[in-house]
Amino acid sequence: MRIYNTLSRKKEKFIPLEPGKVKIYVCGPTVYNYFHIGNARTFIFFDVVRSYFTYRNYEVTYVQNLTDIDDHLIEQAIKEKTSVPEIAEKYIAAFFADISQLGVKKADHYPKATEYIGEMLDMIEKLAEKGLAYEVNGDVYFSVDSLTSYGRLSGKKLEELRVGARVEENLQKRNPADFTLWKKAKEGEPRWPSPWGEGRPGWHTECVVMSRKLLGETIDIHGGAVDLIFPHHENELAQAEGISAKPFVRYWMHGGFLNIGGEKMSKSLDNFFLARDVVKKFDSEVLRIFFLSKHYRSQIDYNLDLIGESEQALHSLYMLLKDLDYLRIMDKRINYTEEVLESKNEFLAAMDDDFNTARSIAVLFDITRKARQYYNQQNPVYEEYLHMLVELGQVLGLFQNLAIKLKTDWDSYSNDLIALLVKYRDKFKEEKNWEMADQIRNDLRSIGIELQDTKEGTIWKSLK
RNA sequence: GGCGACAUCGCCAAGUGGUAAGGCAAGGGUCUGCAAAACCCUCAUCCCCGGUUCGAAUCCGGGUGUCGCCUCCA
Repeated sequence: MRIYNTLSRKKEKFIPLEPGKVKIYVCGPTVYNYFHIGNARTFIFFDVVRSYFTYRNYEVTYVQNLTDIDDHLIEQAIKEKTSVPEIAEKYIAAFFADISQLGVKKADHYPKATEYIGEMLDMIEKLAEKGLAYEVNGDVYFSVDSLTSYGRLSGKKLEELRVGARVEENLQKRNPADFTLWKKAKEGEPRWPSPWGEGRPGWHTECVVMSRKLLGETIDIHGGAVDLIFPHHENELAQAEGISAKPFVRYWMHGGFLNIGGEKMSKSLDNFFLARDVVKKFDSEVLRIFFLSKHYRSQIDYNLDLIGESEQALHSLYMLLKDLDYLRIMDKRINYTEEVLESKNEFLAAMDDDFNTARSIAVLFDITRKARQYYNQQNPVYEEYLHMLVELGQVLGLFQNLAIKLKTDWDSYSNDLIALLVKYRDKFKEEKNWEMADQIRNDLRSIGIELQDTKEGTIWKSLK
């Protein structure tokens, strides 16, 4: 397997720290709001990463954090006239509900920032002891000048950051690029005691602490979208390197944005659609096809017409499974022949190459065509292809709850069908075609449905 | 201003030196009383200019255009 590593800007051979095991940490949501469909793209992609490693027989430990204390939560609590913990609780529940709707499987751990305050303080103290952090008026900052390697993940040079047009003005900081490790509490804000007075942790500390605690000092993959490279991941790396000589992350993976109208979708630009709303309009698997049809590091434009195309594409996959009656052979044990395994190998090759899902989906469609051809030729190899299609599709998170989806739910039609017959009978009655009207009533009775003409119209009862 | 990414059929999108995957749409056909659905078939030389090479969408240089990061943000 090869994975593009943001740190080296190259695809690198994937070698896990421990053979057969993969430790993945993906930055999760700050729970002050519902997440949008752009966030969902990242969650879905890493769901596939995890799923693929599992398929390749790796033992995966997947951690995603929940940031439940920061400025946004405090603001939102004021806006909603409630407390920070209640905001956190509300949007954590919403987060889980939404990822479930998206068909994203749960991570192994969801550490919350507020549960690791003690560990964060320990780390900040260690950084201070090493001269990498300093306190001013109850705030503690990380001193970027103390670390020569600062900027290597994002490819930034400190001098450039200094002259950059948009560096925040803060006279307390020795260097404007210094970032907050501990923030002094203002009146009425949530607070924890610390050696520097009451306050709360800065954002970048939690991920280092929780990652090290749950996965160890060195993890295999740390993920997120590109906007996290700087400053968030750069700052995480700085702290981790300040604390330990061991490498923090072996492979940094960053996904591209979901754009809208050619522009990045973001909460601050107010041009976003909430995932929970989008998933009401489109099946979660349609969204998967839509996202995975393009490489994860590319930008994707959110466009309803394009999602409609994905809907068509997914539909054709399901039509194949229905037409060729996959349900009938679902439980059949299959020994794949060489030819079918070749398709699998193509799929694996695509995924092994930095998770090229666009290519792996193309393999799915190739399989579809072959299955159909063999079926038309009445060659039983089609059964193998069908099984392979489902097996590989499920690695991408497609074909969830297949048995239910493929089964025709006649119950849901019965009311409508009887209503339809009643309507036709009414039409005949209107035309005084009593023969046809009576025949409908008699035929229905013969299959156990009795029509009764009342003042309110025709009702029906089951005789069974 | 600094740094980076991208530009492939009508649309979306793979392909990183050996002669252009796949999806959607479109056209033709099969089926049908007519349709719909489904199925089969067809459909690109890769933004521009120059260079390297036996050979480039793929490498190098120069344009043009789009986007991102440098600020909280997946």
